[in-house]
Amino acid sequence: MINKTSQDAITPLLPKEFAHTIITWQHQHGRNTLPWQREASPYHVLVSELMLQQTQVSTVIPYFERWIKVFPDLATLAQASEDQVLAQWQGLGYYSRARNLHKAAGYVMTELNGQLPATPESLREVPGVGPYTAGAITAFAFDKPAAIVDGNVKRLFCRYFGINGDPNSSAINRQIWTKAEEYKPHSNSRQYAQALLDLGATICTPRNPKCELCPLQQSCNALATDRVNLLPQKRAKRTLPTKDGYFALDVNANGVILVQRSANGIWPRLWCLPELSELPPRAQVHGSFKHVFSHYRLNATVINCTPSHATTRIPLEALAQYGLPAPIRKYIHTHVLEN
DNA sequence: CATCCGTGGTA
DNA sequence: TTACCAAGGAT
Repeated sequence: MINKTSQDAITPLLPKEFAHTIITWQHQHGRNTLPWQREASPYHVLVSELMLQQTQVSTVIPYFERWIKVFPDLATLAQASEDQVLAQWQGLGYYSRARNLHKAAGYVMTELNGQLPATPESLREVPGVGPYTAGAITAFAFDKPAAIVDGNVKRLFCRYFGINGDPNSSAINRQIWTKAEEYKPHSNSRQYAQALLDLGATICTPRNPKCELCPLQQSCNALATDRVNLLPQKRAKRTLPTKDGYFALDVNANGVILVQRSANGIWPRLWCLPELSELPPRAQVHGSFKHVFSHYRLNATVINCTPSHATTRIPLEALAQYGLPAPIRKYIHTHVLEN
């Protein structure tokens, strides 16, 4: 007789049992009314998956709804301008995703006759589609078997199989992908993939996981060995460096001067207040703001001045049509428009 | 393989 | 306030 409290007694379910268990759970407790599930077309799935990279569902939903209205299909997106694309993406972050999605539309239209491929290998050729997204599109758009490993699956599998070690290391990462391949079912691929993500997002959460509600609680290694809070292994925390930034503000009745940033660095190709390399002497400070990126903090000072290479003055009413970085847009709204 | 790339929510 | 982190990918 199996003693579930003994550390070496826990055996994971076989793949077929595992899939059946979480698919049954998903049917009752999973998320089944997300906007990109209404019509799980390849295009809708592509858009949603690119938007969802490192971004929470609740944040993506309004962006997805607007995006589909403005760019209802691949052909429309492929014909849009980069500025139109960035204007729709503004505020969502990780802006290379927007340009990748734009490139993807052009690639599929010109190279693939407008049809997204249905295998992870072919999908990997699409700009912005990596190992996770290739599997996700295969499962969600085509309901075909594919391994998916994202943050949810890493956490779920590390706990369920009791995997020690840094999940970001190549060795552990390979181990998790191998499990994902081994456990993917031959049918119900879409619902299985959704079940994995739903379990990770709503039950097997990073903090305060709801193990008492988990359909896998009887065979979870971490739960049986009281290591739910120890797995997956946390990565070493890093303190973010702080950088100073100086931005030029030149606003009058005709609008505000903005420049389009380069394709490299932060906020690529977005429209921004001209950035100064240093604080000019006798600068007239208009205001300041702080902003936190994923890899550094920005202490920004806004200077009243006319930039030497002034380019484009944009009417304030037209700002919505340009892609602006979130903190720049906020600053203009709170410190310029309200005066 | 490590770093770069946003933003907002939450404890 | 601080720190963590989310349907990762490109280089």
